[in-house]
Amino acid sequence: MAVQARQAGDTPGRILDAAEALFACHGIDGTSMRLITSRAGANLAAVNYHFGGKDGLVRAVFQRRLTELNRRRLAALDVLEAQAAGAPLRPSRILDAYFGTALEMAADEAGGGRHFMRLLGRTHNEPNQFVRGFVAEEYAPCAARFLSALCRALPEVPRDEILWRFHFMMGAMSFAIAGVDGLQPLAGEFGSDDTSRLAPRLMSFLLGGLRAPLEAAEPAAPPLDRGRGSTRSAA
Amino acid sequence: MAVQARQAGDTPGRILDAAEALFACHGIDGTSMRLITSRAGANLAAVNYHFGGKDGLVRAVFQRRLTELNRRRLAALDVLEAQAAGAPLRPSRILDAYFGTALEMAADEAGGGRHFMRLLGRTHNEPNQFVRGFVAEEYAPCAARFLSALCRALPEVPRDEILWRFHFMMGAMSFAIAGVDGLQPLAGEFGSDDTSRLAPRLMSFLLGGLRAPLEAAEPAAPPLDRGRGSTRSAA
DNA sequence: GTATCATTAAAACAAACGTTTGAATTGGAT
DNA sequence: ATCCAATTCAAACGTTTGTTTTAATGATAC
Repeated sequence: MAVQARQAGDTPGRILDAAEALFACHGIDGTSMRLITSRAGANLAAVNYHFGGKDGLVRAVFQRRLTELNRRRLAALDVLEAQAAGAPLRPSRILDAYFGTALEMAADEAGGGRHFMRLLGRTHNEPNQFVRGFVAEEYAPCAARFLSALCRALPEVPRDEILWRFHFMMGAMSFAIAGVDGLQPLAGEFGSDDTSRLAPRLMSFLLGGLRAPLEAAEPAAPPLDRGRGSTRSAA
Repeated sequence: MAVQARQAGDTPGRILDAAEALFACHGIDGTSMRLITSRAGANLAAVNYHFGGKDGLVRAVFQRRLTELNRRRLAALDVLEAQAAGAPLRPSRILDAYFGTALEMAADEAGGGRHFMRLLGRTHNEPNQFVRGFVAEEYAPCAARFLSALCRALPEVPRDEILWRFHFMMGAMSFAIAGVDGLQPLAGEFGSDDTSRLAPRLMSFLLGGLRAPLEAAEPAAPPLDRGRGSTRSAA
């Protein structure tokens, strides 16, 4: 379907595009190589010839975009740190460099970024062990730098807490990108400007969560009053 | 493995338990019926006999816990509304009734709730169409009531915004439950009290996100200054 | 034109999948 | 003891899976 006039000669590229879109729709395990190659207009054996097998194809699908995504994120962080000239960064800027860059790639409809980001969002809970393995491997250095930046920006927040909140934020972003599809059952009505306002919506939510007041360290939780944190009145 | 002394005669129950755990680990598509039945100590044909096929088994795995989860959520909301006697509810209480109940079920290691909640978290991005179908169906009435409660509790926030933030919060919870497994690549070191402090960590994050200041409605976004919302200084 | 290389094509492979079959086996009620 | 229904079992069913094989095609250099 959404094959954007790729060179008729570039079989590996067409296979990558088709696999990316189909993985995002039906999952990795749920996508057969016959479906991929037929969608790509290639022969079944082409996957094994160019990528060495399905595993190799999966790896290639992820690496193609993930390397670029994390490169852009680190580049954005570099710019911020250069501008700050040693001063601690504003949390909102850090979040924007990390999550904003991802949303930007997800909004790139033509380049297939939307398909990929939706696939990537599923990956953190991904059952496939070897996928989680090399995705985490690719993520680690980038995430580590952003974690350090956040710790420097929020020195009064314990590192463990920032780590968890970073994890929570990735979850929110994952659902944000999966987006409309997961929401429609709840509310059939939806404006037309969903995607255009998604980024500011998410960013303010993330920032609010990141800077939420800390819970009291170690309460002996009363069994019937589970969540009593942050007892200020509404909004 | 984690079969908790279930009656040797209760074949359907043993199959449900085994399927739940295996679906959570390897995904639905990635789990064969032969693996399920062998783990459950049952014959291969037992799944088709008791559940009519793999689809029926999947449906039964979800319904067993999902009905109970949403029943508890609505019961908690009923209690809150009875206590409030007409007054608008506190957002923190609403979130606790919804997400706290889920975390409670996820913490029930013995009952298999942990396996199920991890499986459920993946379901919102689930590729399998018919799974998403009946899960959304089961979710709809419960989510609708909580959405109304949140709208009443936060009258100054547009309904669309609450809907999105509710969605973001579900993402954060999903990752929170998937939890440690997804985090370990980032930071090998982790305290032993992960699960015990998970709930307060998540709840304060969610509340912070839910009540984050609203973005300016419709700015002509400056291309190089993507996220400038909530410019207060850190924490 | 011919040789040489990378690529594509059609066909077949064994293995694993969900499902079905028909015969044992069980547990109660009569 | 006997019958009946419910359940379990081993075996096989036809598909679909990822992969491999062998031949045909295409372009480039000699």
